[in-house]
Amino acid sequence: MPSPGLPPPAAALLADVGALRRSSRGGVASLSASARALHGLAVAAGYAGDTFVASAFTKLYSTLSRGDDARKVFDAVPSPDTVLWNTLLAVLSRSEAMEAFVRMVRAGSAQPDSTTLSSVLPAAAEVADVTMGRCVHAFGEKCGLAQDEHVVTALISLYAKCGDTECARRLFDRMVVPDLVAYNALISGYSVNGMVGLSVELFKDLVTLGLRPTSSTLVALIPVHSPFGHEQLTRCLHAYVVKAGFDANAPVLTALTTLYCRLNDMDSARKAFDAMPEKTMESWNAMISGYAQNGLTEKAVALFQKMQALNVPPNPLTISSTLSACAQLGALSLGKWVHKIISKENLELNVYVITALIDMYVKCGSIVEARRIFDRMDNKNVVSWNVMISGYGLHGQGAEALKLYKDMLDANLLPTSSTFLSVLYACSHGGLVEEGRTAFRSMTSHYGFTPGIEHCTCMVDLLGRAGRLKEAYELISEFPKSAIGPGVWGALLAACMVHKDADLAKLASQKLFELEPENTGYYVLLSNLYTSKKQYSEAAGVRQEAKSKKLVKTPGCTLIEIGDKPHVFMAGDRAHPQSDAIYSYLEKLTTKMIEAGYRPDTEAALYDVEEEEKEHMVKVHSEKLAIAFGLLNTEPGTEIRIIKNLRVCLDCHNATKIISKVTQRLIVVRDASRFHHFRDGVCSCGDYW
DNA sequence: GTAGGGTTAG
Repeated sequence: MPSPGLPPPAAALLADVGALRRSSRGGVASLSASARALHGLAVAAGYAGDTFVASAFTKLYSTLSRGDDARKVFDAVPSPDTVLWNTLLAVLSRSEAMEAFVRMVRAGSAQPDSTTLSSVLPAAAEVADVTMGRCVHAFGEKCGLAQDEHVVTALISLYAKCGDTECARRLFDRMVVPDLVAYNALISGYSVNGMVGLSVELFKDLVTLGLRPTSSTLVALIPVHSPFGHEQLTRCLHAYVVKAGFDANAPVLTALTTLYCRLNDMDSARKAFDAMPEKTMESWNAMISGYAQNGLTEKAVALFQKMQALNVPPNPLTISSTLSACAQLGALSLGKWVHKIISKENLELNVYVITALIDMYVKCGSIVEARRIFDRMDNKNVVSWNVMISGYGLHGQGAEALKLYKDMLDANLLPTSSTFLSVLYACSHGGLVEEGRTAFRSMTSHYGFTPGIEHCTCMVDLLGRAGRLKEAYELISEFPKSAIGPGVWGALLAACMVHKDADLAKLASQKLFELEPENTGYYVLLSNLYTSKKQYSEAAGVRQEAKSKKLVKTPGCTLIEIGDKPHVFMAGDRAHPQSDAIYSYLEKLTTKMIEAGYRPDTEAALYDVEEEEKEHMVKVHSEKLAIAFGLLNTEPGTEIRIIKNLRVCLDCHNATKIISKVTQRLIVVRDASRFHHFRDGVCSCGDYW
């Protein structure tokens, strides 16, 4: 209810805001226009500085996923009161809320109350900042607010989330009569820490006491944070959910959807999702991000399209997840479409969304567009920098990556271990050996990180590519034991293959066959190496061994988009309607290519171990088909973009270089590990991939 | 006009 002292127009305004908010349940972004109009009226009527009106609008904008607008409303109030501060704190996330709390205490004009602490503590809990949490706890003790039921519950949750379940339990046991919410907090605390037995026990206590579990109780019980090893419990819980009549409850089914996604059981996840008659924003987001994180990118995009078709407006989180799917898919036209939706729906461009956009443009081949967005971004965080640095690495622009890394340090940002991975990767793919060594050293000695598997793999790759095989081999012995595995030996083997060192290759393979007997790739590499050294019987032996293990090679395929339509080609594919035209064009093209100096390289055929040799001579790799199709169906001068699921082979790499020359086209190829930009007979990777 | 427990992101 509006406050009694407020003049009638303001009271009416607050009523309108309330009505708008109630109608917006589920986060209806299209309502933000009405919200803005109403807010405009309020400002025009002179209420911009009124704490009651500001509080209502702050909350309204937050409901509409417009954190930026909510903050602006707050900033327009010269002397915010306690309630307005509290509203802001509830809107802000994580570190922002904690910073704002510090500002509030420093400003001293409005006294924090129990509501204030109940808003700040969850923020500290979310980032598991136990130090900050303890400070707030001490502050509460000093002000006599620490006995408040809401505050105690928030503290229970905080300590539990920070891993101190014993402290949480002590607080719980000290409560005179813990209510349902306090139970829920501790149940969730145990669950988050994987102490599923204790959380189930507490749940039983609660039922015995005659408290009625709510959807929040069940959500707390669902072990989304430690799903593995709890498949049995998951089934029991699901059965209980049905029995207790929560089988259409959105929060509960959303949590189950999430849990199944984490268990990689996508069919069950989808069933839980479909069982919700009324889906919330969270339900859609859980399913879409679940698909995206499990690599089911087409399904993620399809679900987003369904959401669009049903006129359910997305929020920033939906967009981030969908963009992540587009990035993995490499589908630029889809990514651009999502980009347009952001403007159409007038969604908040928060740091997640912009970073996801940059990542999408990078992975869909538009490094220039990615950089444009990055430069215009004024709220960059470490992840934004990491994404851009790794983008340059992916596109083989090592020097640019290093320059950006330096800018990042100059901007006083602390690099994370992902930053170093991006830098090392960029050095490796750019042939920057000394720079890579320096970065690796500073990572451990200056920044105190323990190198992970990925970092070590990158270093072996870096030295190995540069032909410093012995150094690479010696470096392995300096790595932490936890990092020495198939990744590191695989990198060494690949380098041995490039530089044709059969002895070291044999050593690396031996390790690999022990570590990963199921992986075909290593057999392929070794066999290929023997062949290139004309050690045919050794090569045959390795291939025989691979065959006897019935190892299956992932079939290669290439995607190309013409207009908005994707076309996928497999090796030797004749399924495409334009197949005849493609093959005859390819024949003509090959003649021209040979005139320009192209020599077909059949060594590449030996990659396909499990196939009959003669088949390879006939088969055409999928990237050649896709390029020919692209050339046939686009105007001269248009650039061609293709995406291959495996790494591009040597022959196709050579062929593409020549094609870019004889046709005068820019050809951008995304393979399994990086981008190649072919222009006028030269590839951006410098034949160094 | 505000708050404690739960699900979603780069």
